[in-house]
Amino acid sequence: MKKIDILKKLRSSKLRPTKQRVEIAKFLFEREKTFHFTVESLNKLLIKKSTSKIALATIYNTVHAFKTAGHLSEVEVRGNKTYFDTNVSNHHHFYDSENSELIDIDANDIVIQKIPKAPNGKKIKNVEVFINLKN
Amino acid sequence: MKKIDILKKLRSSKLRPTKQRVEIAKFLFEREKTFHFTVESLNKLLIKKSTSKIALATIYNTVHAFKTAGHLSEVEVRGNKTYFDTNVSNHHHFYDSENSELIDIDANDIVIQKIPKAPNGKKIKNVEVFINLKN
DNA sequence: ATCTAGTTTATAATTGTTCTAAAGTGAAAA
DNA sequence: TTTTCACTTTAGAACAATTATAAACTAGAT
Repeated sequence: MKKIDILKKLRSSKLRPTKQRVEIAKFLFEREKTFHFTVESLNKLLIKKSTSKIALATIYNTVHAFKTAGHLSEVEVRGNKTYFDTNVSNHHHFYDSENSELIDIDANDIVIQKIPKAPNGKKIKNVEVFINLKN
Repeated sequence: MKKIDILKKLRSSKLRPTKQRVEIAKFLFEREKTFHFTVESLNKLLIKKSTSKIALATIYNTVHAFKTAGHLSEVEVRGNKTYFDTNVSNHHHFYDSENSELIDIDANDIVIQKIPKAPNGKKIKNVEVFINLKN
């Protein structure tokens, strides 16, 4: 992903490309594989990577703006922390509770044959499959 | 469910049948349908039901003991609160984010045709399907 | 009835997240 | 350019969910 795309992501998230935001965006989106993180883990990684510490509040704000703009998705994980995913396409997850690790599963790798209809006046927004792992 | 079963649930959870625990257990398990709750909602309902307030810490302790003993299951829901379910059989959920309501789906009502194999040395513990609803 | 380990309770501590308000900054206008 | 101002960053406060603490209490064995 090139720098111009980073700026596009920021602009489409209604975020001015400040130093901090560009740094966060590059860290999140300039990678080959999808990236799963919590705000806490992202903060630690950013501290390790660059010398200048970015305020936690800035990370929360930026991550939420990306999420609202559809550049990040939130993953359902048991527990109190919120997990995010740079893969925003429709897909599923393995969850390895041993080391709290999420692994993407391509939407095509799970086929659901039978599904119940939505209750009274509701519609199905999306279906998420979560495969818990053990050793 | 009879009182004897309540005592059994407490005993199998390694909990002495104190007044508070019996009250919580009866509230949770003496019902026809499965019950979904957070500790906060359970606390409010218990306050409404009985005159004597049970300390939050006691509710947390008791709920966790039941969960550890397998009498309650924890449900994955986005967000910061922890949801519990009196249905401990293998099953799935609808989630209506409009009113934060969980609805059980019987395991037989969802059939998965194709599923990926677990990664490197891991095994599949269980599969949870989550169907998000909209209006 | 007495004793003791287990329990309840109010409150403090901790953790994850959001809010606030003051100081700082990008970029449009002059 | 320089000025200007709405948008940003930041540290710290506030908040919410959960867990820990320690003193008072209690179930159940003796």
